[in-house]
Amino acid sequence: MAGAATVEKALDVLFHLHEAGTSLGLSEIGRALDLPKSSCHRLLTSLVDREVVDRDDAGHYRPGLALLSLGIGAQGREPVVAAARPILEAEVAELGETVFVVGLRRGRLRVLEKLEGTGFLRAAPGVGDVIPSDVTAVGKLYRVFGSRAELGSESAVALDPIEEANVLRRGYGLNRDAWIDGLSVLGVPIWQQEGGSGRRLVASLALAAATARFDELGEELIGRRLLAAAEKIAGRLGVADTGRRRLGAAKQTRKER
Amino acid sequence: MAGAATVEKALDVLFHLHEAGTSLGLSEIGRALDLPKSSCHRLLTSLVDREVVDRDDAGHYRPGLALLSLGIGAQGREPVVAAARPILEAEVAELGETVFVVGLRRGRLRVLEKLEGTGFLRAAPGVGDVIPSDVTAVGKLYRVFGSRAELGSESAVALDPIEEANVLRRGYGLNRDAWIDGLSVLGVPIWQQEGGSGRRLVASLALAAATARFDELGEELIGRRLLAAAEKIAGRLGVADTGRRRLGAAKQTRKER
DNA sequence: AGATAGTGATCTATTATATGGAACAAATCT
DNA sequence: AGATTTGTTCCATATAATAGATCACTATCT
Repeated sequence: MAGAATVEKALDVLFHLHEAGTSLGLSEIGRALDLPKSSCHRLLTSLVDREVVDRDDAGHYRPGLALLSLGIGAQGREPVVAAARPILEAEVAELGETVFVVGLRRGRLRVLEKLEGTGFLRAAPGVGDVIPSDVTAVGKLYRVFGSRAELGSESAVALDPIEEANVLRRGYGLNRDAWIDGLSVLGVPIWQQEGGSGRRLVASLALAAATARFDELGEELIGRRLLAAAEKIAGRLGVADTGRRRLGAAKQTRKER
Repeated sequence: MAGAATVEKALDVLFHLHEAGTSLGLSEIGRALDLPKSSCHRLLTSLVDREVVDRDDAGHYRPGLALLSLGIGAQGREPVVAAARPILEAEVAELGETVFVVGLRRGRLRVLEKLEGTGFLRAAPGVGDVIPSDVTAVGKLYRVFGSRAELGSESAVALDPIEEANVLRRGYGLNRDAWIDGLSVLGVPIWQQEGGSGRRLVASLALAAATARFDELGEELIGRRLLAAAEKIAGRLGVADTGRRRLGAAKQTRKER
């Protein structure tokens, strides 16, 4: 709406390259995005110039390595990631399976950090990826514990009451073969203490393992360990400075009239 | 020159946020980059919309997590990284110090992958970062083994002949306290076999350690292990398909007239 | 408290900039 | 060898970015 059209086209190109997986030619990109070759070329020269897009020997385009610096930088600014990292290392060393941290950003669940297990079968989302909020363990968690309406349109369909009761009773979300067949995930909330007596769901800690291996460890053990780990992370996070202004709310009211 | 000015301004904003370290306000950014607030705001809305930039509760801007997906994706497309990863793991497990892979991109040396050691003192560049090509171990390596003129302006000053002879004799580049005081780095070349009898320097494998710890391990041991590791990586890389067209060269001639 | 200076967001006429079709040379396919 | 397809450059036209002013709001300073 009030954005810069040219910038959005450039981002279209960039994300298209990302989603393509392989490197693409100029005409190929233009055809896919309905952009004239000349426009496409102009956008790409700027992107290549900053190494946001890379051009290989054959003249094909693909996402560039400057994005890696930027991405790692963005991740490093997440306080939860810094607090969680050593705890994740300890859990992987102990349980040998993949653990990861998921946060809510713009109504979508994003993987903030991941440490792969040592097991033979490794299955988990990539760092920075968005995961669905309906069938996943952390999705359920956010629906029960998260502040309502923070989750976008996907939370429209209410969570099964029985499932909700389970989450509340156990204190963790569970997902067996629902997201990816053969994969089980258990997710626990990471709470940040706030100034007064309040607390806020800042992220979620989860463990993913092949269902067979998951049962071998046992739901009870995994749940207990993760809850303890989340507690440790919360401790390292400290208390949030509740004194900050909530500019976001004010903006919303302006927009709606 | 032939680029899209608006896109370049947007990238200016993005990189400025990256370099700032902290999250910045709208006016702050505009002042730093000499952009009117309104222009800045328009660029940022597009960037925020795609989660390339994130806006915190206070309304301040910082690099967003979508960059992490893009960056990890870009890294995953580097064949050297995939080939090197398990070898890096083995070396870190054995030596306990930080090892990393550096590649040449657009005349600059970029860290393609890194695995931190278990030692108490860890010092190394971040993944995706650019490292200087004059004083570093891998810089020397590229000056000696790399195809001339691939390294940009920085290679203008010739490498010390004695140093060059050392690199050629030993087969690796060395840097003791020259880049960062107290840090020693040893870097070896990773060669990719090409169709005929040729070989190409595709990347460099390096180990970084506090100088004291470096001497404890011994230059001779480190050099021997790394050269062997690079050999293994080269083996996993396979032979390059030399049959590809070199469009880049053709473009150059066109530009120069 | 009241005044002041700062913030981010929104609107507008003006201008500068992106646009996209055509023409080009090279390279690839048939 | 001819026919397509590729990336690149050019240029008149129309569109989209610009930058200044204004508004609503919130901290900060007497």
